[in-house]
Amino acid sequence: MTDIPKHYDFKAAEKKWYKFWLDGKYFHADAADNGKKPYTIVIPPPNVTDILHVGHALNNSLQDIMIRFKRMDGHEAEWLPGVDHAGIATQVIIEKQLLKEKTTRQEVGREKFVERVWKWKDEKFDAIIDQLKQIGCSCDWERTRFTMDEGLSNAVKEVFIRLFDEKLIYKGNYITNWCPKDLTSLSDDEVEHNDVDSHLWYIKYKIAGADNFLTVATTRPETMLGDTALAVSPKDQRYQKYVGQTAILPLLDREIPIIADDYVDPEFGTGVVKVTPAHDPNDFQIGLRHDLEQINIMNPDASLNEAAGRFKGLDRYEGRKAVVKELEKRGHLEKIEKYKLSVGVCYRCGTVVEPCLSEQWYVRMKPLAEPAIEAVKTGKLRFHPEHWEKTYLHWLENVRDWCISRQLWWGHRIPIFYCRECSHTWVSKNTPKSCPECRSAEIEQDPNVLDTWFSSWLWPFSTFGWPEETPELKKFYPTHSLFTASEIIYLWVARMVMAGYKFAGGIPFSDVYIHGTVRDSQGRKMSKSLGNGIDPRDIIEEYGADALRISLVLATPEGQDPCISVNSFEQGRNFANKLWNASRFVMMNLGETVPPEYLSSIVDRKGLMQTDRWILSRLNQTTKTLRMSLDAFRFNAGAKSLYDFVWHDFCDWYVELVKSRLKEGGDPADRETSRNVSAHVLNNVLLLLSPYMPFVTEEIWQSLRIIGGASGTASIVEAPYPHVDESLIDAGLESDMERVQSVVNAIRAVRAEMNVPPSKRADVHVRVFSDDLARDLDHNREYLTELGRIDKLIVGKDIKRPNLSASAVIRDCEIFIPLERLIDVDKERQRLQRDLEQVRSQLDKIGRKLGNPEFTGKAATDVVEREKKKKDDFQLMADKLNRSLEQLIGW
RNA sequence: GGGCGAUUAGCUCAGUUGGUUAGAGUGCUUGCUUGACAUGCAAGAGGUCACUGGUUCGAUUCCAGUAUCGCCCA
Repeated sequence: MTDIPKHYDFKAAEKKWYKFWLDGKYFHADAADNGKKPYTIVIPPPNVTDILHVGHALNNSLQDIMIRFKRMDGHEAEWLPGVDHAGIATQVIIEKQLLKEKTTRQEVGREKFVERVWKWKDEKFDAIIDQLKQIGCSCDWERTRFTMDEGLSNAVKEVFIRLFDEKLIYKGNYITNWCPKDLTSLSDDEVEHNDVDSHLWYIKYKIAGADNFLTVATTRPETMLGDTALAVSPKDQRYQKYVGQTAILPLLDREIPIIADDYVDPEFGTGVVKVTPAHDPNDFQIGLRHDLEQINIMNPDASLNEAAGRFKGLDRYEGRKAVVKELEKRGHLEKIEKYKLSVGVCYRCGTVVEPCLSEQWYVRMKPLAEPAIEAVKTGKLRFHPEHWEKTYLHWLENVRDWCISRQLWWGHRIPIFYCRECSHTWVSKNTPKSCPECRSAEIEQDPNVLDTWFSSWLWPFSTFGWPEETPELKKFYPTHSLFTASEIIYLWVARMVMAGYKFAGGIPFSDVYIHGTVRDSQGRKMSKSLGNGIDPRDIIEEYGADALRISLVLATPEGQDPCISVNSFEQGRNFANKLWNASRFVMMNLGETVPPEYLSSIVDRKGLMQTDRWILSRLNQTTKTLRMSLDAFRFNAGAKSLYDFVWHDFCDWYVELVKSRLKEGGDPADRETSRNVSAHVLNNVLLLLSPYMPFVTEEIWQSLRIIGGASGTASIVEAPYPHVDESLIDAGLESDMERVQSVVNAIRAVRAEMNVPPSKRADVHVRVFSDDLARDLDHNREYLTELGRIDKLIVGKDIKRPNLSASAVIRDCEIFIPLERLIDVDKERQRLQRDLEQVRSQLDKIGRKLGNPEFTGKAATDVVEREKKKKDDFQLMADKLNRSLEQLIGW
């Protein structure tokens, strides 16, 4: 057994056990009814745009913890993996590649372009799957899906057709967010808003047939070329006389009406606004109300078109300069003010979005939103942390129609067909040969594709074969929990809930866990442009997958953003190594084989020592905390309780305490007991920890399993998760043990401060104030002797202070360490005085409290009693410290 | 402009029904080849719990306001 290496070799273990798990098909869930309750998670499919970053590592670690826990806890656990085609983002990447090759997608052609994107997809898809495996994810790989799979594409078409038939999908000519770089429309949710420093231009419009002007303030002077009205507030007394008149549009000399509309804010600028219905969503609405002309002045790439007259051909920003210059020249520019405004940019390429008029497909959202709102209000759908439901509800209650068409080539093509002969428009799942109305073969499919989210919102059921009624769908839908980040609550989560109700007969999941965004050590978001990202592959290479997982979870506070640096992962690596070495110790002492029941149960409860009962109590308390934490999605709290138990209870104390009992020549029965208990605790620790750190726990567990006769399940992956044995939890015992620990701590502190070298054993005299402490210390005599480096330990109620000894007073006892010539009287005095001051300040505080009749009268009696007891304890400590100080004078 | 969240040790954070001598990890200082582990052990320094009020016998904890920072929406 001494051949167990001192350091855990994570590289070998990870490779070995992942293969073992795959070979054993441990991650594949059975769709047939096998009596086990299902527990399902569908992965938020990562974008095929790129390999996974550390945020994905966190997201997937959390899912894996949950699914492994449920699997061990007796569920048929299904974690369905997959990848998203990410329409715009992926197309942008390939277009950038083409640009480098000095060509464009238009030149290459649709078919070749799409082929090329598929090639990219294949490469990244494999890399992503491989990364998930490296992280240790226990996904059901046989059910891996891609959003553009045949099955999922079929679901997309089915949904489009159903919505179209129900008139929930319509085509309309509206103001849409247009990205002039990607040449596509964007949904409102794909536009990000940035504050920028800009200007307000004040432009004078001459009143027709008069000599005076109206001045409007605008943030976009170039759009004046498309103005078709001026508007004022109907409540604004200043301008009522102009309503009904017309103004002359500068530069173009077009006559435009002056109208009154409630939208206008009299406080903004001059109170007069220009109206450009084809280039602003609000102006568009005003235009509809007043039946205004819509003049589109831009080409799709945001250059000015013929409607811009002599400015034709200029880019929108060059156009702005030219327009402003011309206005100034002609005396139409009153002034320019500095102004902060928020501009919309494309979430994929960062280009300023141009709102402009175009014909697009929309989904009516209001009817779909109702059940999704109800789901949260009735508690069928829960968010963790809870407060995210506010964000979710706010969006759904103000939901707007969803623009689903994109002018892209990468994605699901809209299943709409047009007849060139008779203009018939129809929807079809298959590609038709001729028009169903006029039989003409002159037909074409809508060239556009659907928004990526139009496939992702079906993910929880399309992945299981919907619309077919498959056994998988029957068993695994609805799923149970969804793990994601807050920024896609609208884009994805809310829409999945809508789709679930609309198409799959109900809610897609009952719990949504929202985790934070991984940031760097300075709190900045990780991004490529900043170069502050952490590649999970580097971490796995240097620290191991378990270290990556546990470190991330330990660093992720509930409901907040974790801040991570590369050395955050040392904590996890060190913890894995600590566990490794504790196991090494236990196994070295177990011998070649032990009875199997050694691991799973305590064979002889009667033979248990106090320390045994203590560690078993702590173990069960930890199990309880952990189970509660996992049930409540409190992964961080669960990890911490385990970490503390393993390191501080088990390693720092129990392992140290048990050493003397394991030595040759002691009581053989007690030796058996201590071996039994340490093996049992270790086995349970491995099981409890396995969801968090699957590799190292499997590695150790397998060795332990062999020692225990190789019975039970073949892998820790499906070993039963430990249950709490309430009968072993004993709070009184735990506090007794804490008292013994505090005696050891006090002895160590005195020794350290008096510079007694660890190699030198010293006598220790303990004057106890109570019989039960005397009893506990006596029971633990051997351990105290070891842990405190004690030569002779004397415990009693009437111990006298030995001459020339250092001392310390803690609650319930007084400790003396005779040091003869070693003692430094000044140092000792300083120490005692410092302790005394601390005790006195506590005493003051409690004294004031108890002296207050309001407190003693109103506070609960047990609180008052506790304070009184505390006061007595501190008083006793103060007296002892004073005595010690007095005695010092004689030295 | 509206909403949500944060502010506790140098740094990152715990602290879930108001009463703890306010904790952990990391960093720092000191001492240790302690029979599992130096990826370790032991001891120590370090905090007016952002600020101002309120409720209360008692507030890091509850309430209101202020400041700073972050996120989302318009």
